[in-house]
Amino acid sequence: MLSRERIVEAAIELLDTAGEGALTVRTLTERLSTGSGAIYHHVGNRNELLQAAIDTVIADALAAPPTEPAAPATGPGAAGTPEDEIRAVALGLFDAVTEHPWLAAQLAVQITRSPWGPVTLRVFESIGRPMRVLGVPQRDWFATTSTLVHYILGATTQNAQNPHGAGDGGTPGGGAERAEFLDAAFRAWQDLDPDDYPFIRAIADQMREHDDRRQFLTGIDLVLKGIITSHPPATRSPGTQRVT
Amino acid sequence: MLSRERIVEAAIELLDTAGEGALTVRTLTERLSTGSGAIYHHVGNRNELLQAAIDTVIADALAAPPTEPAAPATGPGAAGTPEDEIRAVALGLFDAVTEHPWLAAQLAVQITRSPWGPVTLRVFESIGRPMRVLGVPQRDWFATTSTLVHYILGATTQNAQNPHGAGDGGTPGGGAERAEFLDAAFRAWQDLDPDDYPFIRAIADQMREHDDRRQFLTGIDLVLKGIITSHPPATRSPGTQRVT
DNA sequence: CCAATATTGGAACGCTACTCCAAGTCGGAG
DNA sequence: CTCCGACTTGGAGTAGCGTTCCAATATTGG
Repeated sequence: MLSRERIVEAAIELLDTAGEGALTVRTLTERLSTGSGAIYHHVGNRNELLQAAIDTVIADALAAPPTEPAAPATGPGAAGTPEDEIRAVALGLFDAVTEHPWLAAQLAVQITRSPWGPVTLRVFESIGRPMRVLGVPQRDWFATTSTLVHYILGATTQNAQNPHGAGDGGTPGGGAERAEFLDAAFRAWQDLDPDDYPFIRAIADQMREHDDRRQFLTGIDLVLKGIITSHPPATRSPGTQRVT
Repeated sequence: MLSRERIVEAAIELLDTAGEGALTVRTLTERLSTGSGAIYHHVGNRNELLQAAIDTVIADALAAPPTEPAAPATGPGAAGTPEDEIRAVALGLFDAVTEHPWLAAQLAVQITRSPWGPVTLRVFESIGRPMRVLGVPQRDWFATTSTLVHYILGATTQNAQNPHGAGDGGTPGGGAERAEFLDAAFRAWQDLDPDDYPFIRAIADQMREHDDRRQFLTGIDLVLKGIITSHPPATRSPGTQRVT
């Protein structure tokens, strides 16, 4: 028996194993040993299928603990400080994109197509919830959450394709590929025109000891710092408080 | 005489007037009154053409003043404080995406495909240059600039498709479409399940008086605040200064 | 048991990016 | 001026894509 769920599941599997361009109706019919008509009876559209796949993966990522934890939390997303919870949600998304590389591009496209679709809504809610207990006045909830979400989505979609170091404590052999990638980037940056790209050349060496995941967390902390500094917990909505 | 430049130019025009899906080889041959072979002789690839179009638009946006200014600057990008210069670059990108709506999706896709392609490089350089005079120690240039760039690209790609208020002082009629869009979003948010989306519902009313461009600037200032707070200008690289 | 409905598989359609090639154009050498 | 090699052009052709349509088959309710 075919069902929408089974089709979406097969689509995710296909995307994970064979990459972005492998999700065609024909390969799906072969994988599920059926015809195109059957698939279109349940799904209606290739884009709809993609959106369903994205939504499924994102929902899973937001529901599960960020990294399979050695520390058993007292409940789903029950971290201590609101900052920790925000970091957890962000890392959940980051790791989801790392695990499903196709997600980066598809996520980006879907977001531009419908910026307030289910995906953005979910992320917004997950980030905004801890924002309420950060001491930010309600009037600024939208602005601060929006900034954080924009950063998170921008960073995750951009960091996806890079080879990462072996994250799950696996063989350090993956680090070699990673080092190769970083070295290639480093050399390319050094060969740039010094007049056009002085800054890039000045920081090219920092490229080599660069860890995407750590950088991602550093960025989160930077934005959080800005939010907290602009809205200190003691502040009780003092008239017109400018961010600058 | 056909040339790569002419083809890229025609492609941009086509994308601007007819949208994302209108850029086909066929429409290009008709527009340029030639054959497909001629085009492929100069461009080689549809993706290459798209990348060239993106790079052209981005380069123009970064070279020109952010908004056609009433205040003649003393030179290209010669704003006062480094913060102002960063804001100017960011606004230039934002306005470019607003002017070329197709840019949002294509930019996002290209960035995920090659995260350190010419586009990211250009933006990185333009943002990083003023970063050097912000008082951030060189060791943290990469991290801070990276955060800012991620936010900027994330925010611009996400804000693009929304109808904006008439930006160029045109008829306020565009504002009606905008208000309609905001009202629709507001109503959709209010109909959400209060148990699943309490935060979204709590800030739904802020959606109505929301200005994408102002929000974008607020986000920039928030990130800048975090950067400056974490790296106060007086600080002279005091040992191991953590961002947290 | 049968009729109405839901589901299935696959043939067919229009569209796409891209390849290939014969014809045309151009520019410098003799 | 002529001729030849290289560059350029336009279009026919190919393979693959998403999607539609429909006859055949299962499933369900009366």
